[in-house]
Amino acid sequence: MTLHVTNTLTGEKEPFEPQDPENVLLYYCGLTVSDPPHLGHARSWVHVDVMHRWLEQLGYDVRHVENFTDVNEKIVARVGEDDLGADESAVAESYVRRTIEDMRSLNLLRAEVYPRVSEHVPEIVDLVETLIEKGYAYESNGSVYFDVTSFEEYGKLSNQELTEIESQGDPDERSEKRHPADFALWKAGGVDPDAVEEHRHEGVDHGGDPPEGLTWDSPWGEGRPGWHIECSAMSMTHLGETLDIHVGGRDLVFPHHENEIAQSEAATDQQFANYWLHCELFQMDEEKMSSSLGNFVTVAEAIDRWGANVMRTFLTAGSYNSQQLYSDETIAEAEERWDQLERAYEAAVETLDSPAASSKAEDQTLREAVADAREAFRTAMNDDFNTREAQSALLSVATAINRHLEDASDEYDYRGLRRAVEALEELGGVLGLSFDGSTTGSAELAGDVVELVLEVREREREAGNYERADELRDELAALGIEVQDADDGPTYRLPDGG
RNA sequence: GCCAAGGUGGCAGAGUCCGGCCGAACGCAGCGGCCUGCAGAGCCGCCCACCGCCGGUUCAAAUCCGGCCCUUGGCUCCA
Repeated sequence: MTLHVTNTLTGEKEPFEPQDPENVLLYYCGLTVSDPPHLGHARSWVHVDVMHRWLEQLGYDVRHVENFTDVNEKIVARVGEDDLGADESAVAESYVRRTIEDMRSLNLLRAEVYPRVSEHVPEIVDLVETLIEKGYAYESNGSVYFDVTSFEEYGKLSNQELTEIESQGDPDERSEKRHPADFALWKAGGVDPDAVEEHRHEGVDHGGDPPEGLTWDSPWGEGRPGWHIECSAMSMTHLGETLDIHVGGRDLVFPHHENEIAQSEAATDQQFANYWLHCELFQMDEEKMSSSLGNFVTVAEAIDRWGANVMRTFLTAGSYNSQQLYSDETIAEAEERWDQLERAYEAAVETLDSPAASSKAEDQTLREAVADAREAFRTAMNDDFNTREAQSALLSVATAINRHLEDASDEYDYRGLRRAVEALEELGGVLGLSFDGSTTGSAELAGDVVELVLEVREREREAGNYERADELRDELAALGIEVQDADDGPTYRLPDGG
């Protein structure tokens, strides 16, 4: 089976065919850098990353672009907070830096480009001019609006008729518009002080008047780009007029993505994106996770607490396009699955490193299980990136390894185990899981110390002082160090997070 | 109100596009056994699902059609 994806544009699962059989143009609607990224963002990132990795696995060259929106009232609202920066662009850059650090700590592949709105104003102005020239946009009081009635297919992504689309919004702004659903391509003047005020954190003293934000000269006077136009301008600049895949959060379907389609296709007369993929959102106990609600766990906190592998296991525990429950229990389950993978991996590697592994035994059951798992993984990923099924294939490799180690006594199937380990590394790698990254300097030292304690404990055990031995084990457990006794001596695992 | 996506075991979550292999995957929790000084891990086995409700199509439906109920997201900044 070849790769199939669910396309929001058609509402159907379709075979994936890029324009160029060797390249995939992938654009992801990135974030507005006005707050630290939270796990909701991470969920989308990880799924986009897995798509990227799988497409590469299928042999495509992936040209992957993710934007940063660095022009926004919310960013201006942070000016003067802590040490974020003295103006809009400084605040934005400081969040961009943090965001990229978070992405790296989540083991995300780098995008080819991370364009910023502030660096693309000339392209945005050009695009707006084109739209005016072609009769799709009009100027009003120094602002420019897209005329939704001029674009016949408006509403095709979100499946709405124009007559159904209500517009609330600022009444002043509305009076400048011909149709209530018209949206701003260019906004006259500087930042909106009310909007800045609205997004300020409570209890933070910014002192004095709201700071100025960035503005640019344009044919319509001083102003700033509208929200939607940036993605069109940036994706066209870096990837051309027609994208293969455009990914974003489900909450962006309307109006953002709808507007992107309208302005892009009106300007180029070309299809803007062939496949629209939308990541579903976390479902909290009561509410979704959102910056504006403040009920988020930041990516940095999550990594600190659980580590990248557990997080990635958790974030891929559901399909990208179905909602996922966020709770302590669901994270704990993901942690358990990751632990199982890691334990099996380590047990296999340890066996491979031991002299016993030189035996020539063959375990067909093991080998078949690994081959089946690879096939199942491939089928799962090709079926609209079904990461949960893919995890299940991975777990079946772990089970096969454990079974073999259990059954084989000393006659290990060296090549079979080798293949199993490779499968875990390769397939796990597609999900961005990493089996070898946990030995930082401090972890190594910690390991030496733990081994010392275990030696002491072994002597206690040999002397029959089990009470003392159990105490030591419990104390290590309290530090998050898991000790397991076996025939050939104890093994241990340090807590995740490194 | 309108648009969209969902409702599957105690939990979580695949399967629904292309009806039968689904007597429903994987994981967690629970139960029994092996192993073990004990514990954990691991292995083997088991328990728990008439797949939201009602009706229809069919030899056959979790999967198709119709109606209803409920949940979530969007319609306003949002991954």
